[in-house]
Amino acid sequence: MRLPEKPALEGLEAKWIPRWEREGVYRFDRSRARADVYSIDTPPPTVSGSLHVGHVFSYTHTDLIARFQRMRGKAVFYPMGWDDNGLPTERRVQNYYGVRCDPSLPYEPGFVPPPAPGKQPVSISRPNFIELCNRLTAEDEKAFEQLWKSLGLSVDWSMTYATISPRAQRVSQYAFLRLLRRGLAYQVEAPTLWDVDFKTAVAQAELEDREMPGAYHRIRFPVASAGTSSFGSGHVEIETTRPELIPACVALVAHPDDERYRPLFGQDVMTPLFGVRVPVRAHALADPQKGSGIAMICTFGDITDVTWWRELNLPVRAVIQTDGTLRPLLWGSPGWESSDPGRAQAFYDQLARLSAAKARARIADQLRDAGDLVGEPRAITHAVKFFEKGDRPLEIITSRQWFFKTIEFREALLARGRELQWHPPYMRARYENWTNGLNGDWCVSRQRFFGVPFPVWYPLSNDGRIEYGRPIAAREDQLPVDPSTDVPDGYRADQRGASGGFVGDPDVMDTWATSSLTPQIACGWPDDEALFAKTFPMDLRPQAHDIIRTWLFDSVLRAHLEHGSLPWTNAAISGWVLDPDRKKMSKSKGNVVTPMGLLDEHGSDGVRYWAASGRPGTDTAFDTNQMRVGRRLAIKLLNASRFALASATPQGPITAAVDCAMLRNLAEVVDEATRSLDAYDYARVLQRTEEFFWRFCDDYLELVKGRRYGDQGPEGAASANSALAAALSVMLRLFAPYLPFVTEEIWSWWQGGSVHTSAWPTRDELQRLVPDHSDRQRMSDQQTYDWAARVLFEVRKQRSESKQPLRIPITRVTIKAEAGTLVLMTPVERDLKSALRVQQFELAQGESCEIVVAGYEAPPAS
RNA sequence: GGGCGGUUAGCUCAGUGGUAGAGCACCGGCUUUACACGCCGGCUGUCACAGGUUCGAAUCCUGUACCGCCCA
Repeated sequence: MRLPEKPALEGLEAKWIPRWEREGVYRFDRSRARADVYSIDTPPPTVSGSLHVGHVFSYTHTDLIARFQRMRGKAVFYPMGWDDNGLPTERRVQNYYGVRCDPSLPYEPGFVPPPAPGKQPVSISRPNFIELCNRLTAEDEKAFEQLWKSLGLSVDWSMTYATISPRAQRVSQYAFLRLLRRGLAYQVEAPTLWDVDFKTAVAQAELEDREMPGAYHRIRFPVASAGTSSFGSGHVEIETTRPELIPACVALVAHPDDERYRPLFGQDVMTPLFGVRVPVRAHALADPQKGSGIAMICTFGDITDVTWWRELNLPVRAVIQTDGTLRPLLWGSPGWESSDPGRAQAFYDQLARLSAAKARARIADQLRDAGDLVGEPRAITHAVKFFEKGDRPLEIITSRQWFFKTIEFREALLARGRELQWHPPYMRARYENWTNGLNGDWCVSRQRFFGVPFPVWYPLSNDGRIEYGRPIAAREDQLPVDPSTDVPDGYRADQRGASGGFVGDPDVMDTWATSSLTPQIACGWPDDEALFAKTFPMDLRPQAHDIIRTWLFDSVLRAHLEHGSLPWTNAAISGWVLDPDRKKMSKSKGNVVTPMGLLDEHGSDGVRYWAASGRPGTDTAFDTNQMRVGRRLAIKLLNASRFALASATPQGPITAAVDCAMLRNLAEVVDEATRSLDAYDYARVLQRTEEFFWRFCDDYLELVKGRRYGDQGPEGAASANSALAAALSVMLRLFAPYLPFVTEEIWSWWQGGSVHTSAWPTRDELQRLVPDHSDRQRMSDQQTYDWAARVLFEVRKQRSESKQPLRIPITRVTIKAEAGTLVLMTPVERDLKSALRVQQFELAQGESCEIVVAGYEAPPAS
């Protein structure tokens, strides 16, 4: 045994990380049976962002479980992935290199980006752009891996995957083609949520509401039906926040029971300015309380418009184009009939090519001038739908998009949610909320560049039309394909874009369409059947609660559709890290702390200690103080271990009452720890283990100090030494998942192998060391221990109150107690004398219990 | 508007019906051969509020307020 003179935490990370790697401590053993495997679907972090303290927090939680399962004898399948697919990478590459992707440009071999981004972005081809994406993500991934290793994640780094890698693309395309074949993936021209800046479709899952200022415009629509109308003044007033969509108006709508508007149902009105004849319809979604109770339906102003349009079979009259401006129109042409096309054109020409916001202001003036605006616009604040990464309100634009069928599986997906074990259980409500609130299938196509392309082409008819109805799917053995450069079977490259030839599908998939397959990607589907059989369905999906509606839901959907099962049996949902003002830490708020500095300052074990104190699902305050506490715990472990091991011999039977009691108490801790970790309650285990350890140091170590140095003979020392060694071994293993560096360091002083592959402690291994298991003996040992602790406390307190230095011996302590208590003194009297520097205990029988320090030795004259 | 979670010491949090807890902070004392990155001791509470159930409620029930999140 080699004990360091002055043990320290510094340098432990640098010492152990390479050694674990070299010795393959965290390597997955794929020869083991399925029952012995524990597989984890680690969240692939977005490499283009930066890792922040929230990542450190939640990934630590996963590592705690991984390490526990490994010590319980499981072959832990714990790969890391990188999510480099999608918009965040595109944006980072644009900013980092000062470039812009223009898919119409040809590939430029050997392109070198400008050394620093210029004022104007350089336009480059899609392949050049993707090269830059790959180059930058490769660098990011190295930095991420370094951080994860510093934190001590017990990941098997030989299994790392990336969501844009050829393999992930292959899996993603393969899964897509299988859904396509079964009719579960389909494309259709339909109203789609659209971000006008990114110029891409987005999914319901990517929406967020933002409170925005707006204004209700009260607008007059003349009733058109001549003669039959008995409606008051001959016109009806609606209220809208989007008057610029009046040219897109296809109907007015009111609630069927609304007496005010009932006479109008079935009649027509004329739109102001444009003179378009539109019907007044009834629909239950019209809210009589909102505005004037009658609304205009435009194609499309919001999601409700889409519902009305669909259910009332209304025509499409779209004016917003993909860049968010109003498109030029010829009034009087088919679909744009007007009672006065010239007048309509004159108004509209002032609106065309304006953004929606500018057109709104312009049309308000036009309405006012024309006398169709009633009063002035009334300012309000209302919820507006945004793409979560977007800067301007979403529009709804009709376009051709790919969808995955979702809605018809709602009940089955709810059942999957009940089948899944949630930690904490109440998080299931989030999933059910979301699933019940779905209002359409999942739109999976995106008009972006750095993503997984759809593996399909379309024939071009002889007159040059794209035949969307006859997609040409890639062969499975070709995957992954890029239809913009690869050529489908039966065609030549020079037929691309030519009449009678073909074109590739220009879109890429939603990143979640790939990320929802991380279990399949990580577990080797469909190529490595043996691995897949051993790891899927996986045991654990750890993730944060904000992506239950996306990552978790989508993954459940994909596994349900493809495998008819859950992707995993447990979902552990971690909370967020809050700053001291209880706000979520985020980059935009400028309150993010970089993790590497934290690890350096407080030590990886210290940071992990803080993270581990956050219970599953619970938001946790960022607290460097807790990191310091963790660091102190690690130092205490070093020192206490050094003491426990400093005089390891003699060893022998454990006979002393306090030794037995201490080991039995530790056995209880082990039992509880195992139960709690099985239930994913890692925070409680740390708390209990720490509590035990601290009392062990304060009371037990002090009590046995003299005895283990031999002041009660070799048998007493042997009992103490053996108990110390056993307790230390067990405590190190209990702490190992939490404090992997310091526990490994101490383990290496006296044990072979890694503590992280040692066996999780059991009650039995401790109880075997205690000779007598009778209840009587157990109770008597425990009472003895409790009594000793009480005497320690009372005497220390009196010494402290009389401000006596510890080096001054106490001459006499008088103890008055009942006879049953006094007998407890016998087995611990000599331990106490030594620990407290008491020369004599004077025992007397009495009813109440009193422990009194009667005197101190005179301090030596100085 | 619907749902979920929270509200306990100055701070961060444990505590599932039986005398209110821990750590940090604060105050006092102590260099004790494991540890001054330490040790010993002390102080600190209307358990958000109002009702109810119970012999007994921080804990169970009902309602209210506030904070956070999810959804509409």
